[in-house]
Amino acid sequence: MQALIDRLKRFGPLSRDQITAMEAMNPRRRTHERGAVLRRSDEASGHVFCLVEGWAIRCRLLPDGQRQILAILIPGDVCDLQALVGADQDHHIIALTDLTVNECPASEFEALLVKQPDLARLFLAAKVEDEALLREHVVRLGRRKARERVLHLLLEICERQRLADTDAPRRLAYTLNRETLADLLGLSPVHVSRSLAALNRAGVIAIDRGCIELADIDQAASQCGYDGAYLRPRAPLQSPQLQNTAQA
Amino acid sequence: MQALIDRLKRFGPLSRDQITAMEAMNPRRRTHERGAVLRRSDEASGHVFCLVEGWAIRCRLLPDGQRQILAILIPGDVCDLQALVGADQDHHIIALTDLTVNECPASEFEALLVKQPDLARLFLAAKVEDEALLREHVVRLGRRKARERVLHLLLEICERQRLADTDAPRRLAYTLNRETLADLLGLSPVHVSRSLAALNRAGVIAIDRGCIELADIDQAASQCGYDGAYLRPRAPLQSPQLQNTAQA
DNA sequence: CGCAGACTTGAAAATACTCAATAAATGTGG
DNA sequence: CCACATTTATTGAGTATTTTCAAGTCTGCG
Repeated sequence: MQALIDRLKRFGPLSRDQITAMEAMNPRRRTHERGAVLRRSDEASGHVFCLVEGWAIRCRLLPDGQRQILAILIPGDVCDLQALVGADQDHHIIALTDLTVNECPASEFEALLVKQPDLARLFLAAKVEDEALLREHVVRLGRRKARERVLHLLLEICERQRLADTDAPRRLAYTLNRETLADLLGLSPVHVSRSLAALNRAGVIAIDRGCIELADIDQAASQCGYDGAYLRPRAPLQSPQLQNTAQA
Repeated sequence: MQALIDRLKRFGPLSRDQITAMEAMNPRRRTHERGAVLRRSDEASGHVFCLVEGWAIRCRLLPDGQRQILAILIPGDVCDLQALVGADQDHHIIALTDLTVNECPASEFEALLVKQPDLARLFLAAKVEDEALLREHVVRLGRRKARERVLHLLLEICERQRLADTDAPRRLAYTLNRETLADLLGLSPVHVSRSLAALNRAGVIAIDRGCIELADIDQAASQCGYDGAYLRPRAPLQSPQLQNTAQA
């Protein structure tokens, strides 16, 4: 649960009671193998889970066999909060690597929200952040060309990793192979490969045995118009304060 | 406020108290001219508003002058719920037509949430729906080609209109000109024009003096793989029920 | 009518895709 | 440790899609 607490803390202060209530929850630690389907789009998701180790993706599979990846989930990410709201999933969640997650029945989360209603505002904030990531994804797909898309995505992932873990490397190991990148970026694997090769020749990234490293972050950011502001919420929530004033 | 109440009702039952509390709010009716900027990305949004009449867009402007439209806002849509959470906007909101909105200071909304904490769950549900729309937008941009994108978007808008207003026409008037469609779909206006012309020739849509009408919805849906399930949340919230059982 | 703005059409260029062949890395069994 | 199979990545050539630029056309309107 610590990961979830840390995530919510980014959006505003947590009261002692709230933390206690969350720690009282009893998540089950589970592991999944690479490629495992954590959630099928056609099944109601009875659980909320949080990534502890490894990466996963949200993706949509089209009838013609194409795949579009909607988001990457990295350690610290919380998933399936929509279960709180009874909404169905319209997409799959699949392990990109071997995976460790903490899993909680949605009912336990609902009970938590009843006891600590103010937490809903923090969950809302988490959703708002997810939305910002999605919006950026839309812009990337709609208005950038291949090489920019690749760079922009690499920078985003890099920054997300460092937000969750300050000394994360700037290296993106085999987790993201060409096909995964292609399905993220709306390109073909071949064209991803070519774009990466071009960026490599230009010295913006360094490729070593398929492993990608951002060589020059500033240059990379300027070449693709990357601005990570959308990852850094500036105005944190002030829920406890409000509670005192407005309740009176 | 009725529009907001109607919107939230789609996600679950509202108690009498909740409705009363919302009706007690005192929104200000405002009008904006076509092209007006309702919200700049660099300003904190101190208001939550709800569209009464007319259309608007959320959009991002890129440094090189390109524009990507992130969402269309139609009557009944509620906007800037993120203000509740203190998050900054990373995009603009612009009136596509002359516009009438109901506007409320965010502080009044926050007070509402303090008095009726369970409402936060419904707002969360509204956000979840917004996210579903964004996800669909990602798939459209990433894995469909021009003609499919156009059709898919037209179908989505058509269905959204009918969800908010049962006898809305299947006609998309001048509101969506070629440039707007292009910025929505990540295409050039010229190519949108060509795609529309092709769909027109194929008899899927009917164009009359720039005004687009869906001629055959079923055929259109099958041609672009449209499935509007993501617009129809199947499992409504059960918050009042929970309140009784879990609180004990 | 004549103008302004938006739409359409054509031709050339850029971008990205497919297919197929090669190369590199990984894994397996001897 | 090496041969071999398997998977993944790269490269080349041809094709498809989309963009750009530029010249027309239509529409609404004073």
